[in-house]
Amino acid sequence: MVETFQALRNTLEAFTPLTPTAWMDFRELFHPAELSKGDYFVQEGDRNDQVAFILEGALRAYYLDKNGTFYNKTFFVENTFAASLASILQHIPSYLNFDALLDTRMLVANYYRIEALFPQHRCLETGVRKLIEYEWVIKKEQRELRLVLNNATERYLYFREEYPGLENKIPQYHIASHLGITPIQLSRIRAKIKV
Amino acid sequence: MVETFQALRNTLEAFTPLTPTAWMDFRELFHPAELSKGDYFVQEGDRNDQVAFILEGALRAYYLDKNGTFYNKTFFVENTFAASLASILQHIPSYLNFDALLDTRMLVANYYRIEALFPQHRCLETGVRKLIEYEWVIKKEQRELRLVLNNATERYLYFREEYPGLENKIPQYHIASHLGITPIQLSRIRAKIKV
DNA sequence: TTGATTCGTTAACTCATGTTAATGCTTCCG
DNA sequence: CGGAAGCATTAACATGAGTTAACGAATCAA
Repeated sequence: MVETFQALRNTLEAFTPLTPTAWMDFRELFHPAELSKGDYFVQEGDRNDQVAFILEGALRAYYLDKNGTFYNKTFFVENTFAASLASILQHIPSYLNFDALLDTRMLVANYYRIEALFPQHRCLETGVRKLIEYEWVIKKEQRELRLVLNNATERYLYFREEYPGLENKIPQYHIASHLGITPIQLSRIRAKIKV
Repeated sequence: MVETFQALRNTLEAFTPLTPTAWMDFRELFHPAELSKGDYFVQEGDRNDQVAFILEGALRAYYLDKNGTFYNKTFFVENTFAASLASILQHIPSYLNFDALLDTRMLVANYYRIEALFPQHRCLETGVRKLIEYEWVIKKEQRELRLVLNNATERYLYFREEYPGLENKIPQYHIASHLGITPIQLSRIRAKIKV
């Protein structure tokens, strides 16, 4: 169990070192949870203030439009945090769905209880803020640029770098949706690259 | 001059009402400034902590890649705020350029001086936070969805709703860049729609 | 006024992508 | 075992979009 929490600690401390007491208080907020493939973590319209640190498996955040077409906005893999952050920070229902792409083990905590530790533990606020800025703000900007400036082939190659190994664990159509193309076109791109 | 500041007040109070003293303190931070067409407001690599409220004219924020191609990320028109917000909030140099698309009159203030008023004026913090969440977070999410889910024609039609009148004031190639297509393709789309 | 520049449009061609449909390969379940 | 469902691939066709080049209108400066 110790090494379970170690991954969580390493991920956060990649942004800033934590004092021993900050880490202990932080760690106390998390408890193990599991999702089977297909289970929801957050459903559209929900207020789910949980933050999940993924130990094993993967989640996706997807948007569903009126026609029933879905768009896989983000994948969450091992050693990353999944949360409906826009919903949590703005105190509004989530417009995204989150579900498990694979059987998933994770550590979950309530975001507001984490936030409540900030006054006592400056390092925690710094670490969490930096993590959010990096994972959420900066990555989102970069993604917008890729969507406009890169073609589908380049976006696919980037996907393979961003989520190594994930390609072989989930259906191709989930990847195509993330890239903004049809599964047919992704299949053509893959055929072309293999040559 | 009174009515000059009135537009600023109306824009912020659209998010939350301000107390008279909050408004007075806030207003004191702003001073008039002008840019001629083509002038820079922020250049890549700069740390510019200014927030500009646009009274007349328009700015753009654009990204320049290694090949010299530019991407017009955002247009800022009358009665909106322009700032290199990611840069300001993260205390890092801007990776975007901001320049004037038209001769522009605006009111500018230092963001940190605005932030410094938050402890004394809760309403100000609320208003500014809501404004940022709406203009920056929510709109950005919506833009990502449009880039993936809508084709260029739909994005063009949306552009005309989002920035009414701007189409006739700036070169078409700026619009094409914002839509992620070439000016030639935009011209074809325009020709098709006019039928 | 003249010449140069900038910009929008159009044409012709190529390549990328969507759509529809067929095929084959799994996997799962009865 | 056999059938059904889900999925990736491929083909054929239509549409979207990039590239290059030519043209013409508007603007600007000499």
